[in-house]
Amino acid sequence: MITIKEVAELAGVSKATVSRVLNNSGYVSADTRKKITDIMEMYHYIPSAAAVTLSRQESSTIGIVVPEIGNSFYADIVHGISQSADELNLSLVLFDTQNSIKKEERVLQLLQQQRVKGIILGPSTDYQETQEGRQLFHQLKEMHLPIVIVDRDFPHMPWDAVVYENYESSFRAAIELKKAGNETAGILTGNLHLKIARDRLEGFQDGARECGLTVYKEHILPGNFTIENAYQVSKRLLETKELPDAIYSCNNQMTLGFLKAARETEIKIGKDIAFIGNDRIEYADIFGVPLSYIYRDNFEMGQKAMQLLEKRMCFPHNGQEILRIPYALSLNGSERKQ
Amino acid sequence: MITIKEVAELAGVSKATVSRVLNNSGYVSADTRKKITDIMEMYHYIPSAAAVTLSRQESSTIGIVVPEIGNSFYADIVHGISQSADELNLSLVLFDTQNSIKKEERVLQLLQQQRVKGIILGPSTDYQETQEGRQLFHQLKEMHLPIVIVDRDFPHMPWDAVVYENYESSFRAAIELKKAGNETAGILTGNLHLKIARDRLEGFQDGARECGLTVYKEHILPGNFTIENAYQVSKRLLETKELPDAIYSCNNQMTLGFLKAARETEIKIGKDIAFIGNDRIEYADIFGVPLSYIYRDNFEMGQKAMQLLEKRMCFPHNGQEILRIPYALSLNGSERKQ
DNA sequence: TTGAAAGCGCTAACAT
DNA sequence: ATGTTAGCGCTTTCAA
Repeated sequence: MITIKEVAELAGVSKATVSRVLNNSGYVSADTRKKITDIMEMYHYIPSAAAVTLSRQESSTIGIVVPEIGNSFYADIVHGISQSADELNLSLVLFDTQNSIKKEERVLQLLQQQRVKGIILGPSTDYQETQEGRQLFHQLKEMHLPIVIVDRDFPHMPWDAVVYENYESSFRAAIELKKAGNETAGILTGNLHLKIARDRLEGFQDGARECGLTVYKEHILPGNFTIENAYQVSKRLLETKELPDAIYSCNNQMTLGFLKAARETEIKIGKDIAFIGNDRIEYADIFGVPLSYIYRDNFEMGQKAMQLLEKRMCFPHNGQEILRIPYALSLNGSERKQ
Repeated sequence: MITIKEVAELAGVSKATVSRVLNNSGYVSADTRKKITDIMEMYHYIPSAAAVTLSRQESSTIGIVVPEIGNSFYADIVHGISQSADELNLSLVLFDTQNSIKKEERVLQLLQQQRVKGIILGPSTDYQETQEGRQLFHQLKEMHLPIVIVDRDFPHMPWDAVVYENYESSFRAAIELKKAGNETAGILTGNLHLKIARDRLEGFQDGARECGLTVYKEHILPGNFTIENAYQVSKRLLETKELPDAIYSCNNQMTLGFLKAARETEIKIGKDIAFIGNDRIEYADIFGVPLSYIYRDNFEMGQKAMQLLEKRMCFPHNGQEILRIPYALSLNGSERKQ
């Protein structure tokens, strides 16, 4: 692999001149420029990013950290990030922490070694909740790097973030359920160690209170954002026959778990029980399940996160910014047919 | 950010010694080692990857290139790659080419700048098929880098690769369909510009020939691996009422398109028409669709790709290796109920 | 408009 | 067991 030095020699100029045409900075005559670019072409010269980084003392890559890239939620976010990063000419270093806070710690270390310009981070947990988490929190704060958090929003979080309107959308879900003629409702909650899950629960409860929808305690089902868990708790509920009129599921995965339980117990959504799900259920119209859902655009979340990070990298000290992505509603089965 | 030089000064030793403890190479007395590690801790010393790369003349990151990370197929592959990379202490630079061969070219350029140790590449197309593709092919060959191709296997491909047993599994699909009592069958093909799609078609046809399953030309549906396309062609077929006894769908996305069409036309799978799908249909048991499918493990594909790359990075000149991931069969609806 | 030279943070060969 | 030194490939200041 040819270096700048050799290009310079071949072109009969100094490294400085070659560097100038590389970055087109400073003055270079048209002649020498041509001579140099010709040589570069001919010998397939490709500058070393490491050398540039070292010399400039800053890189043009940013770090992405997600709990599980195999989860379509994060895959979509990364997709959005990737697209925006491409427009900004930034490279992405990707790490999957496998939902382990230990890995999260290691990974942040690696990111510092890379001297990334900034980080987009999907924490595996709210840092308040555990000892390890609090430790990580401090480690993170001392990195003095632009950081954007996605889909987490815990108390006293000092970083920029992009989150959904969790409270508002869940509030709305309750209202819609009532409006559709339901008197009682249950909720499949997310992991309540996460503020985003608590927000959805509270939003739903407040909405229910507001409009007179009844939510019995035993219909508040403890979930953790996984299919399997939602399946279990839903099944148990559906088998009791002490059903609420309606169910609100806090995310996509859990909706799937609920659907499975519903099918197995032969309870029909939109007939025996009204339903509102969350996130996008891509397959709803394919399989013909009459679903209502609150739509959240993960791709957009990724794009916005990248744009927010870019902004922060340009203006480091401008106050925290928390971006809330609006939700959309698709109503189709929030009322029971008699 | 503190540097090795400063660590050395603070510890009262030379940079070389610090470097030794960093890489624990050579001899360092327990005392000085302790002194140095203490300083490192105290001042949060973190070595610069760029400097190491430059000095060692080799990096410890590898490049991942996929056509669309938002597609769960690739997300799962990247997940597998990520896990294996983690075990091998390699970092990942990720690029999404958005199915554009132009971007693919640019991205490979960037990867060269990064001086990555190797590349795992999911090409957006078979390079034989277009002018741009052939150009890229040559560009790629001149990179003289360990490269592993995933899920592509075009003629005269010189690189290591990991692919599914496309021909064999499709052959088997035909046999099973016949065995289940079907006389005629159709096939939703993938994009026939891709050899993997042609392999599936040929495997299916050969299998059909072998066992006496009839495949009429008009039941060979031109697909392109997308939901929408499969939906269109399936719908057209299902509306003619000149149905084959069975359908074989070449991949996950297309199965979904077919299911949508089947639902809309009220044609029941496993009753009006037998069916075998491909890849994993995660939601089959959730939605209760009686699906048979050929199971392919994308996560494993990713893992294997990473391991293969690692091997090639250690033994650069050992002859090409093409790894074939075996398939599994889940039979459940390959026969029509009368 | 161009060149010389120092420096970015590290490694590694060679001395001691 | 430790230090000296010469790079690695680039950028950037200063001088010409």
